[in-house]
Parts: sequence; C-alpha cells; structure tokens
Amino acid sequence: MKPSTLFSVFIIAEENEAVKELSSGLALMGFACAIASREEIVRQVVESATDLVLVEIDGRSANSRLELSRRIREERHLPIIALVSRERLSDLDDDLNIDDFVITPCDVPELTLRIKRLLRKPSNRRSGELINCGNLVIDMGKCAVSIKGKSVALTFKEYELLKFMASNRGRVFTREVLLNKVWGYDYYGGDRTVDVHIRRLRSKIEGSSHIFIETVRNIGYRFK
Amino acid sequence: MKPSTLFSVFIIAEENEAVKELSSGLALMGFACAIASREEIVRQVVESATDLVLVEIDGRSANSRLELSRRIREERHLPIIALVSRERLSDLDDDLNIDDFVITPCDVPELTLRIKRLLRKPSNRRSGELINCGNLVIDMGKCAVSIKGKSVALTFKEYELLKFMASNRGRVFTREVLLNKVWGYDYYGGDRTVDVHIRRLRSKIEGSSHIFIETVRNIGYRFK
DNA sequence: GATGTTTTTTAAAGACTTTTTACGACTTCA
DNA sequence: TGAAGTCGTAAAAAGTCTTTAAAAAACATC
Repeated sequence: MKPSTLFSVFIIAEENEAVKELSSGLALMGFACAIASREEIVRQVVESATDLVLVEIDGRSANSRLELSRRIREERHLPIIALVSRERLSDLDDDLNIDDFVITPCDVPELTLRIKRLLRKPSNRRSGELINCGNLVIDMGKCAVSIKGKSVALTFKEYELLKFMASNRGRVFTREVLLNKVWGYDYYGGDRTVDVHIRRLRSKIEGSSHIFIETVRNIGYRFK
Repeated sequence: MKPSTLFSVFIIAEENEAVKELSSGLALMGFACAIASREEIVRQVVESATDLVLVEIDGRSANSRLELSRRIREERHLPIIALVSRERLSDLDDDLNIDDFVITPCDVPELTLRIKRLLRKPSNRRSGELINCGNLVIDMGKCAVSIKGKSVALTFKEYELLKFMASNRGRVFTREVLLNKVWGYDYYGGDRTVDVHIRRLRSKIEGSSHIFIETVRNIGYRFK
C-alpha cells in the first residue's frame, strides 16, 4: 500500500471521544475518515468515493446497524468492518454482509491491518475488476483482454466464454454447462458450437508458450 | 453451522500450556483439534481431512511459519488463520496466503467466530466435492485426482471407476455391479473390461507404498 | 439493401480411449 | 495331481470424441 494512495473510510458510529480518537488514529495511518451516525447516510456512502465502511455494533442499535450495512452492500459492493463489543459478538454469527470485525475498544494497529488487508483483496479494489492469470489479464471494467501487455481483440462470445472460464479457474465445465452459462439457459444448439469458440479463443490467446484452456476428454474444458 | 457437523482444525504451534488451553477451548466449541509444530506436517495437513489451519506466528519462527502456510496453500486451498503477537503484526502486512488473524493471547470466542465465518464462506466449504483417502485426493469439481499432491492423469472411465469405488469405501463390488454403476445399466459387455480398467487404474495410482484397490477373489474389487 | 463481421452448423480427418481377444499364472476342489 | 474356474496382462481392433476447416446463417453498419 503506497502512501500516495489515499483511501477513504466511512465510520458509522456515535461521535463520542473513543470514536474520534479512533478516527484520528486512522488518519495518522493515512486514511481519510468521516464519521456519521444517522441512517440517512446510506446514500452518502454509496454515492461518495468511500473505499471502506466501519460500522459500530453496540447494544442499542445493533440490529439497525446490521440492517444498515446490509443495505449499503445491496447498493454497492463495499468492504465493511464491524466494530463490536465482546457482548455483541454473537450478532455477527450469521452475517456475511460484514467482511471482518474488531472487538472494541479498538486496537488501532490491528484495525489498520484489517483495513489494509481488505482493501488489498482484488475483489475490493476500486479499479474495476481484473482477472489475472500469469501474463493474461482480463479487465472486466473495460471488457478488454491483454496478454503480456499486448491487447487482444476478442469477439463478444469469445470474451464471455473466456471470462466465465477464467473466473472459475481449475474447474472443468461440460459443453452443456458452458452453453448454459455463457449462451444462456434457453439456448438451443449443438455442442460443437462450444468447440469452435474454444478453438478461436485458443488461436488468439495461446501461443506456443502457454496453454490456458485444457480439454478434458469426455467431459469438457478447463481453464488452467 | 450445525452441531452435528464436526470440523477439524489443525494447530501449528509449540505445544505449550496456552496452546493446549486454546485447543481445549475450541474442542468445547465443537471443533476437532490437533496440534503439531514440526514442519513435516505439511503433508499431514494436506492429506488429512483438515478443514482449517491455525498457524502461530511468534518471534523465533515467524518466517518459517509463514513459509509453511504458503506451502500448505500451494498444495491445497485450505483456510488459514494466523495467531500472532502484537509485535509481529506487521509480518502479515503483505501476506495474502493468510485468510485472517487473531492477536495472542487468544480470545476463544473471537477465534471461534472467525473460524466459523471462514468455514461458512462458500469457497472454503469441503462441500462434498472432495474425496480424501489418505494421500489420494479426488476433486470432483476439477475432475482431478492427485496423490501426495502430485496430480495424476486419468481417462474418463478410470476416473469414473475410481470415483465410484472411492465414494463407497470398504464395500466390495462385483464386476457386474461396477459395470452397472459405472458403465450404465444398459451396458452389454464382458467382465474382463472391468479387470483391464482396474489394472490401468492401479498402475496409475498405486505405487509400492500403498494399495488402494483390493481384489476380492470370486467376488470382485474393493477400495481401500 | 450491400458489405463485412461474428456466430453457428456441418462433415471429414485425426487422436485417443475403450473393449475385445487371447494366453499364462494362480487357486480351489475332487 | 489334474481339471475347472478365476485373475492379470498385452496387444490388436473397434469405437468415440475432438479438432479442424469451410460454408451457411445471423447480425450489424453504413
């Protein structure tokens, strides 16, 4: 994490001394913090350039705050960390809307590390999602594919097929499944269609150096 | 997490009082724990039915333990939690091989919750997609078989045969039954076919060390 | 509507897998 | 001990699936 990249953190909590202290602690670590406690902030969070949300889960407002984080998640996929008291730990039992938690009172170094780790996860990067397989890069934001930095022109179906397979690396897909997932559940047509697309994809992305798509006889194909 | 499902946790740490206490604390929460500290355990972890690994990162062995977790990850995608002292926190800065961490001395409820949350993530579920027999692993999602971490190339029928027998371990199958279950109820062909496939399977998965398929004279074959 | 591009279909060639056949070794039972 | 049945192996034959190329159809653009 370069110090030059400034990440912006939204803290949803009562604005008391402890929280203010936390906020300035994070500011010291290079995060731009904002504190708010009203519920109307969902809009604000979603629409602003927020990178990550901290939600305080305390006695009185536990449920409403969990609900809040759920709503934020629904609108935009933003990493969320709960600040939770030891007593309220069990509230997080079933909640997968929250990515991580720390027990209050907060230890700033621990929280900082947790924030960093969440922001480093590729799926949480603001930068449009990328799939990165060796020297093949699929930029799903741009719908562009490049290999060793050189961009490769794929047709729509080729791109969709590659994207699907690459985002489930290692798994074997039958032609039928590919037809379902890439062409759509209601597509009616022959298996050979898949073969042909695979062939063209291969001819575009595979040189003599690397093989990306493996055929698994009697079953289908796999992206390696 | 139903209480009926028993998850198995491997703790890599010095076996001191604190760790033993932690282990029994987790046992109380319904986890089957095993402790080990030597490095040779990579094999053991990968080959056993372990669901999750705890790695203690302390002063002396920090780097080697991190390396260890990297190696475990390489062999099999298993969730890993670091038990780390406050002073060693920064060692986790760049390490994405570790899924989560807790600061020692451990708070058992917190650790339990972190374990639960990791195991609940779909990508970490044992999910019935993996058959694990000693050092033989059948990954049904990838349609891949590996033995001591080394992947083995099987043909379709070999794979199907192995999958069927391995998922009914200990049971004896007549050739007729195998023909029915693997080849299909309407298959018409001779018994020798089974023998030949068994032979080729054996030659691929059995070394001098382990025998997986046992011949039961006058009846048929049995796995393990 | 003509043109060029993308997608699907078709069919033959090729590669690999599976089955059959045949035979030797081994076990069981009279 | 010999006959009958069972099992393991190798090689050839049969079969199946995949690749390939080329043509037809669908689609988009002007």
